[in-house]
Order: sequence, then structure tokens, then C-alpha cells
Amino acid sequence: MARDTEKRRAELRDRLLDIAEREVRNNGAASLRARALASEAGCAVGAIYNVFDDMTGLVLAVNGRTFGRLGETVTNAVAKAGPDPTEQLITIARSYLAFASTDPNLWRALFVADMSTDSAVPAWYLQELQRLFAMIAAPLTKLHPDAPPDEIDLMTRTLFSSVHGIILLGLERRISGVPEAKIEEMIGFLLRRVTGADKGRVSGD
Amino acid sequence: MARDTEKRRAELRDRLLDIAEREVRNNGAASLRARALASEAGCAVGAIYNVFDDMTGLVLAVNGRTFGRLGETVTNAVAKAGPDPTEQLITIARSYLAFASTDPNLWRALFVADMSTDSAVPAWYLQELQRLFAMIAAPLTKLHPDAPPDEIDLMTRTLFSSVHGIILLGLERRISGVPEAKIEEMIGFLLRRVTGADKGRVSGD
DNA sequence: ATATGCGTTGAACGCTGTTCAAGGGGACAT
DNA sequence: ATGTCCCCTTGAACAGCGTTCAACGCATAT
Repeated sequence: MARDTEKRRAELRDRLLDIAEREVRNNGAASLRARALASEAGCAVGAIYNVFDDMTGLVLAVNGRTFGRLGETVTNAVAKAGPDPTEQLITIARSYLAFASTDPNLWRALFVADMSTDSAVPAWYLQELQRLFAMIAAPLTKLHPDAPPDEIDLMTRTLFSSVHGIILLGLERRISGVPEAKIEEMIGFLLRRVTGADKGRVSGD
Repeated sequence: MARDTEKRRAELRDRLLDIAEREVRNNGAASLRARALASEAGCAVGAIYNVFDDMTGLVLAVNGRTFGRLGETVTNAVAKAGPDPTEQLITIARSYLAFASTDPNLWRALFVADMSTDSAVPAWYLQELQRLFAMIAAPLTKLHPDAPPDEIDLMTRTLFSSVHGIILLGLERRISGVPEAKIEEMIGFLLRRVTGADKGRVSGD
């Protein structure tokens, strides 16, 4: 019987996750409703709380999936990239942009700061972030073989945050409404400048 | 009588704005409560809606004040800066960081995307943004006298978004919890690299 | 003094996430 | 086959939210 319940719960968990993911993808994390979710999943509202801590926990679970797919996307992209470190960085940034641009709502949900509660940041979250950072640090180390690790780390965070900011504000229609091609151009410009691959020109490639 | 009510309303508007601003500063825009606000301002909950469209409108009004102070802060900073364009850019970014770091909640409220409704972006918002962009574009034009205006514009947005991203994630404890000095270092590194003021070294100063 | 019009009010509405007493159903003992 | 028990699921109930609007009261005009 114990196993039976376990299975039922696992199935319900998956079903809820699927529905929640679809809702976040289509309408954003803010429009998740407990009642609508339960109704569509064919369970009671209370059942959600047998499987997730609360609605925030559910969004967190969605983020887990999203982060996983993001990691794979970027990993695949850099696997196909050439040997030039600068181009590798651009490839990483480009795949990051493509991911964010394809599913902006899922992507934004990764960064909604409802983790206000202390230490509510799950371990896997920081782990996935490290995975991303490591992929950025690798080409940077090739570019600067003599730089100490903490300087590589600082450059990594700087580049990630910069590209993240460009994408964040670029996708926000209120500020610029820049087309995706323009965002790619901005990223390419920034990265080539920072890595020193382009010392003089103003426009990129 | 008409003048009388007008004055009463203006006073109430100011009082509500003061209280709301304090609340946003201390606890973030998300924790603004209509009832608490009315109770503290000594008015009925409905009175808020005689003076503001809704709660979003109130936050928008707070943002108006905030954006004004931000503009002045940056303006003052660049007025005191030297003639070197790169250092001017760094000064702008530094004052932006100082502002965000002093009142992170007020600063973040500027960018909460509750302007989801179409064309809900007030004119003054875009205007203040243009004011910021113009201050960035000026030193950039000095650095690249021959660049066409739209390339200057693209660089402006790129730099603003990058610095914004660095500050955004830098102040977010969940991702790095980097001390403010480290954030300044990151910004300085990025700007010197992008402007070409620092071509080889890894660490800035 | 009475009537009129308008600004202000706060109880009520519809919505939210979350809880927990009550009911249902499978497993085991008799 | 029946009874007992226990745990899981349920959904009505709760506390709180932003927002509204019929009713109230006050200041002015008659």
C-alpha cells in the first residue's frame, strides 16, 4: 500500500509539473493558480500540498526542469563550437539568448526573487549555475592562461551578468524592444571587445 | 470648494506617496498593502482610488520620484568627473551602482515588469531613461567621433544593460553576494575593456 | 430652515494561497 | 465474510488581498 501511494503521488507530481510548466511558459509564473491547476490535474487543491511545499515550491520544481534544459542547450552548443575561445564565448552567449528568447517566461521564472526566505536557494540551483559558469570559465582560461582562478571567476561572473543584462533589457519591450538580431549584435560586440578579439572597430563581425 | 478639495487631494496624494515610498524602500514594492497604507495615512481605503488609479499607479508614482533622484545623482556625479571619456563612463556606472546599492528596493521597483498592460509605460519613464542614455552617449561619442548615431545608440544600450546586469546579479545574494567593492571592480574591468582603455591586463584598478 | 449636489467612506465582493476536520477505502485480524 | 483500524485524500472554510459603489454627511445655495 505504501508503494502504491508513492506511485500515485509521483504520477500526480509529474502531472502537476507538466501543467504548471505549460502555464508558466504560456502566461508567466505570476499567473499560476492553485485552483485552476487542481481542476486541470483532476485532483483536490489540498492534494497539491501533499506533493509540493507550496506554490513557490512548485515554481521551483519547474525551474529545476528549465535549468536542466538550459544547461543541456548550452552544453550542446559549445560542443559544436570551434576552437577559438572568443567564438566559444559568443556561442555560449548566443545559445543562452536563444533559450531565453524561445521561452522568455520560463527563463524569467528562473530569476524571480521569491527566494526571499533565507537559504531557500536549493542546492541544485547553485549547482546548475556553477555548471554554466564553468562553461564560461573554460574559454576564459584559454585566453588568460596566467590569470589566477579568482580573477577568472570574477571575469566569468562579469561576462555572465553583462550578457544576462543585455538579454533581460533587450527582451523587455518597454525599454527597447530590440529585435533578437540586434541583441546578438550587442552581445558579439561586447564579448569581442572584452576578450580583445576586436580592438578598434565599433561594429561587430 | 473645488479648490479646497483639490488641495485636500494634493495633500493626501503627497502623504500617501511619502508612506508608500518609505514602505517600498524598507520592504520592497511587493509588500505594499492598501489597508495598511490607508490606516497610516488616516484615510479610507477608497480614498486611495480617488487619487491614484490603483496600487500599480501608486508604485509608478514612487518610481517617478525615484527616477528623478537617480537622474540627479548621476548628473551630479558626471558634472564632477574629469575630461577622460572612459573615466566619465566609469563615474556614471559607479554612481548608478551607489544609487542601486543605497536603496535596492526602490531601484528594483523601477524595473518590476508590472507594466504588462500595453502602452502602460508612462511618457516620463521613457524620458528619464533617455536622459540616462544621453549621459552615456556623450562620452561614447567623444571616444568614437566617426561612429554613426545608431551605432552610438547600440553601444549605449549595450553598456547600460551590461552594467545593469552586473549590478542586478551582484546585489542578488542568491547568486554571488559579491561585496560592493567587487562589483565596482567588475564594472571598471568591463568598461575599460570595452572602451579599449585597457587592452591587455586582466585586473583593472 | 430646507434642499441640493458632490466628495468621502468602509462594508462587501471576488479573488488569492493555505489549512485541517471529516470522510473514504484498502489491508489486516478475526 | 465481517469488522476494525489507520492513513490518505478531500474541499469547505479561513485569512488576506485589491477594488468597487451604494450610502452617508457636509458645505453651499436658495
